Amino acid sequence: MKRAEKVEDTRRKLIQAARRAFAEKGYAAVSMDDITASVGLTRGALYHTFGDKKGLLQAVVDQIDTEMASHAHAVASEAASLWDGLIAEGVAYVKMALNPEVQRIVLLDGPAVLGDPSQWPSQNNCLQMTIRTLDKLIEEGTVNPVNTEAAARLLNGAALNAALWIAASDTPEDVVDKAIEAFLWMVDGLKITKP
Amino acid sequence: MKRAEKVEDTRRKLIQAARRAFAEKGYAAVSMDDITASVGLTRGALYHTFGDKKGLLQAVVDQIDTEMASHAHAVASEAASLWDGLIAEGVAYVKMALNPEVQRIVLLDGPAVLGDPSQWPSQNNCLQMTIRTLDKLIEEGTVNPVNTEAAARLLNGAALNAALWIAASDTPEDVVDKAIEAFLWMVDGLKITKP
DNA sequence: AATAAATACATACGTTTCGTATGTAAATAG
DNA sequence: CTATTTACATACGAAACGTATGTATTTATT
Repeated sequence: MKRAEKVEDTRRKLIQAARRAFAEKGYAAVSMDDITASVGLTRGALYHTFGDKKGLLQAVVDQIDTEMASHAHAVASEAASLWDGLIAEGVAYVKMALNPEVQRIVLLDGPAVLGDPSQWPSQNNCLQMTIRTLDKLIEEGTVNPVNTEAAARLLNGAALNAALWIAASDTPEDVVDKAIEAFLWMVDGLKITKP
Repeated sequence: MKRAEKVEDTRRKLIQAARRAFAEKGYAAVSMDDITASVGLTRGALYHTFGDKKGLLQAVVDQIDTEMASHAHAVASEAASLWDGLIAEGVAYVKMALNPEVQRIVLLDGPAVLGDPSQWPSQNNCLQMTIRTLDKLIEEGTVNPVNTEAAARLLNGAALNAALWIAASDTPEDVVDKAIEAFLWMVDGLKITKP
């Protein structure tokens, strides 16, 4: 195994172990020793690769968040129209909150430890995508001429809060449907002509 | 000073000091020694009164949450109609979320440390009030028969994200207007469609 | 090819901070 | 007036974080 591969391997193993541990116990309750020991390393490797504990969480969050953005993009691009894509994206985002990893790491510990999620690289991509979609929808006359950045941020916020609600619920499956229904009504408010 | 008064005084001082420290540095970065020392006490008082560090955060969160509910109630009750009250409440919520104390303590550290916000003793009286308002609006035929808890959570989420956006902005005043306009459009989606 | 330098970790250490266990003075109860 | 409870302070032990240092293995240089 070449050096670069070995380094990448170490990185992968640590992120994977951390991802599991953070999801299960929460960021604060996990020690670096536990993580490194579980993959046959020591804290030396961790501090060398990620700088500090926050750096490790950042790496884990980036990975999950990128997966989420990728999935949302895939879902949106399969939709029949721009409008359907916007909705599908929001719905997909809400549904992803059913994943315990997403709940604990991205929605709870992430914001508390790393700060405002809208400043995260992948979240920004998601927001930019929503903004561009809204711009096009206004151009084609589907949506009212509202400030698109504002609307995009509110939509993302609504979806995020729905996700948090689901994450905290005892019966996530039931809650998802209610959240999606309400989300659809609110998105509908942006539309020019109501059905 | 009587005994009961002195106890209450200790409690007040500790909560106040913790509130300031948590808001400024974040829950994890604040030590119990700092808090107690700043008001001339030791950790003994803290553990005796609040049990542990989480208990102290819980007390602080309860206090802030109660204040928020009180303020939101006052604002909503001044509105001319239920519908206007709902909107005024949303706007008030945005403004309250501009408060760094609210952002850091109630919205970030609170959920991460104390878990499911909907199971907090006081959680979100604000939310409960929004739910009741929506129930009444559906009853009077102003709003579509949507699940009110879902709608309330999405509205609050949208308002919160708007607040975070505004707080991070260089020109908050400009951004407020855009955010409120987009918020109004989205709330409008809940309204009964008129043929 | 030999040596210098950088890399990728491991190991050891000091510091901080939490929670608990114990001590104590003052207030209240009996 | 004594006994007990309360409301703290003090002392102690245990994690866990970050840093400083050590070391073997690559990579670069001449």
